[in-house]
Amino acid sequence: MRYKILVIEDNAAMRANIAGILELGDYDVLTAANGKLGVALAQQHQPDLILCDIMMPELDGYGVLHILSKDPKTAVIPFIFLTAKAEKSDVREGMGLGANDYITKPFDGSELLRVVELQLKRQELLKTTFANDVKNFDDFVDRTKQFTDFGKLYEHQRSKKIRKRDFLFMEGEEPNDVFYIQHGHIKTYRTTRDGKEFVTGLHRDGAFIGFLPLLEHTNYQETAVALEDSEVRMMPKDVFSNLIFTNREVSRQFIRLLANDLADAEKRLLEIAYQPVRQRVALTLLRLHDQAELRKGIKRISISRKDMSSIVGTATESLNRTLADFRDEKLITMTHDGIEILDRGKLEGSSR
Amino acid sequence: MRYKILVIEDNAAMRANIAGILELGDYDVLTAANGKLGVALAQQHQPDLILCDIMMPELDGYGVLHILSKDPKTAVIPFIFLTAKAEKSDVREGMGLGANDYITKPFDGSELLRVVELQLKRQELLKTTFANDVKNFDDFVDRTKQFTDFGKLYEHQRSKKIRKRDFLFMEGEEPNDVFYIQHGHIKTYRTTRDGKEFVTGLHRDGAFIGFLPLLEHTNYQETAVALEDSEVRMMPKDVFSNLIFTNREVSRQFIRLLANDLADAEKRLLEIAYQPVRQRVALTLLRLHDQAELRKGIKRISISRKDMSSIVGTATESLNRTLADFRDEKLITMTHDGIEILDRGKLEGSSR
DNA sequence: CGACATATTGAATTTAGTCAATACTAGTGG
DNA sequence: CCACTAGTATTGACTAAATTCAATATGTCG
Repeated sequence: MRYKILVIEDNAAMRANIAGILELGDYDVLTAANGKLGVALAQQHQPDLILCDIMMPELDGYGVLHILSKDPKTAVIPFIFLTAKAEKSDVREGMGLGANDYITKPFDGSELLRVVELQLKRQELLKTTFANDVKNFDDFVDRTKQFTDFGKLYEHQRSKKIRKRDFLFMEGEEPNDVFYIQHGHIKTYRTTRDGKEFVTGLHRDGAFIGFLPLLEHTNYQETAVALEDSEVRMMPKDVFSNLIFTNREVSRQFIRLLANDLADAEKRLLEIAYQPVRQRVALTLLRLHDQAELRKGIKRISISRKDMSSIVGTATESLNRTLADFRDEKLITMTHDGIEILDRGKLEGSSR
Repeated sequence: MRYKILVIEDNAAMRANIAGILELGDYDVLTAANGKLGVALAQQHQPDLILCDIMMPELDGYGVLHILSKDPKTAVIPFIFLTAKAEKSDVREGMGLGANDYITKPFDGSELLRVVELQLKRQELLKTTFANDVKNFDDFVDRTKQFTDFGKLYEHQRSKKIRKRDFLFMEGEEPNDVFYIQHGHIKTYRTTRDGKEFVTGLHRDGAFIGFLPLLEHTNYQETAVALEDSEVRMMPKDVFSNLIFTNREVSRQFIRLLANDLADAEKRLLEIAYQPVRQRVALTLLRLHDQAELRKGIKRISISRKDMSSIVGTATESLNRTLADFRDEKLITMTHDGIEILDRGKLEGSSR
C-alpha cells in the first residue's frame, strides 16, 4: 500500500519542490495552497501524514492542527510542521499542541524523506499496538531490548547471589532497586495478620520483580524469597524510572505488561471468590503446568504443597485431599519429584 | 539549589561562549576540552545536565554518551548534543543512542537557555515521579488534562445516554471505544459459569472504563450496566491509543494508574482468600463509605444487597446476616435509603 | 393498588478449616 | 554410607463457617 501524504504550503515553488521529492520517494501526494483547503482535503481524504507550513495567510499551521485534532478521524494523523529557521523557537510550543515533528527550511530531500518515514513507521507501530501481546516479563524484556540500551543498563550493574531460603526483600522495607532474575526461582508472597502466606507470584529466569512499590511510592507490600539458589541483577530506581518513562516504546510495552497483570489479578479474584476448592486446585494445576511447559518443556509440576496451597488460597490439608481425589480419579499422578497431568480434558472439566 | 552543567567542547572559543551564556543564566558551569576529560568530570561531579559536541578528537560525542550511559550514576543525566548544521542527519541516530535533545550550531543564547531549561524541568518531573500518586480515574483525567488536548478529544465525541438497567457493554463483545462517564453510576461485573456475578467496580462521574480489553487485545471480560440513568462519552480506540502512547506525561500517569489498580487487586485477592466473611464485609463497608464520602461528602452508603454481596464475594444471605450483626452491635445503622457507619473504629477493629 | 423484585430470617446441609497423629524426605554430621 | 533430625506431607476426626433452600416480609414502579 502506498502512503498518502498531504502537503499544506502557500509558497507554490516550495510546494512543488516538496511534492516532487515525495513522489520520488514513492508516496501519493495531495497538495493544498492554504490552511482552509488543507483542512478540507484532510477531512475528505484522510491522508496517512500531513506536512504543514506554519506561516500562512488566513489560516496558519497552528490553526490547521487545532481544527484537525478536534475531529477523531483526523486527530490521529501524524502532523509535521515546516518552519523557517527564524521561527524555530515557536516550534517547541507547536510540538506541545500535538505536532509530531518539525522540519526547518531549508532542508534537503534526504532529511525530508527520513523524517516522513520515521513518523509513518511510528504510526504503523502504534496501529499494531492492539494486535500483539506481551505474555510475560521475558517477552517484555525481549521486546524492549531492541528499543533501548536495556541490556547495557544491566551489564554493569551490581548483581547479587542469594541462596535458597534467603530473602530478596521483605514486606515493609523501602524499595531502592528493581530486580531482574538472572537465573533461579523466586517466590513473592503477602502475609495476613494471622501469619498466613498468600503467594502472589513465582518468578523464574528473566523476570522482573519489585517495581510495583516504586510506581506506587509505597514500601514493599510483599516478601520475596529464593526457592533455590539464584542470581539477581539490580537496577537503581532512578534508572528504572528513566527507562520506563523516557522511552516511548518501553512505556508502551510496560503499560501492556501492567494491563496483563491486572487482567490476571481480576480473573484470579473471580475464581477465588466463587469457585470451590476443587475447581481452584484444578485451575492452579493447569496454570502451573502451562507455565512449566512454556518455559522449558517440562511436564512435571514441582512445587511444595504449602506454596501451592497458598496460591490456591486454602489450607494445605484441603489441597492435599483434593490432589488425592484427582489421583484416585486418574486425572494426575504424583511422584516424589512432582505432579504430572494425565487427563487434561477432565481436569479442565472440573473447573468449568 | 543551582544546577550544575557540564560543557564538553574542543573549540576553546565556543566553549567559553557557551559557559558565559550559562553563567548568565545562573548555572554552575564545568568545562572539558575533550571527551576523555568530560567523562572524568561527569563521573566525578555528577552534573545535572551535559552539553556535548559531537565532533571531537580522541573520544567523540557518541563515545562520551556511550560510556556515561553504562554507569548508572551518570546514565540518568540529561544529555544534549551540540552539532554543526552539516552533521544534522547524524543526530537523529544520536537521539536513538539516548541523547535527550540536540542544538545545532550556530545558535543564539536564548535558544540554548530554553533547551537547557526544558531538559532540566523534564528531569525534575521525572524525579518527582515517585513522589506523587494517582488515586483514581478522576485524578488521572485531571492530571492529564493539563498535558494534552484531553478535553478537546472528548468535546466533539459522540455521547450516549443510557437508562437504568441498560447495558453499556457485555462480556464477550468486541471493544471499539473507551467510555468516559459524564454523569451517572455504572457497575461492572464478571459472571461465573454458574451465573454468579462478581462486581469488579462501581464507577461514577468522571470515571474511565472499558480500556483494559483494548490494551490486552481481547474482547470484554466484563459487563457494564447502568445503575441509574447515565450519560457517557465515547472515545474511539485509535484516539485512545494515540493519547495514551504518544504523550509522555500521559503514558506516565497511565502507568501509575494501572499500577494502582493492580496493587488494589492484589490486596483484595489476599483479603478474599483468607478473611472470613465478617471481616470482608467490614472492609467493603469502609471502602464504599470512603468512596462515597470522597466523591460528594455523602456519609450514607446506598447499594443493593445483591451488588454488595457480589463485591464481598459471598451469598446475599450471608452478607445480610453479617450486616444485621453489625447493626445489633451498634456499629452501623440501616435505613431504607442506605447504611451509615456509627463506629468506624470498631468496624476497623473487626477487619484486623 | 397489585405484581414483581428485593430483603430478611430460619433450618438444614455442605464445605473447608483446625487440630492431632503418623509417615515421609532431604540434608547433616559422624 | 548411614542414622538422625527437622521440616514436609498425608490422613483422620471434629468443628466452625458459610452456602443453599425455603418461607416470609418489605419495597418499588407502573
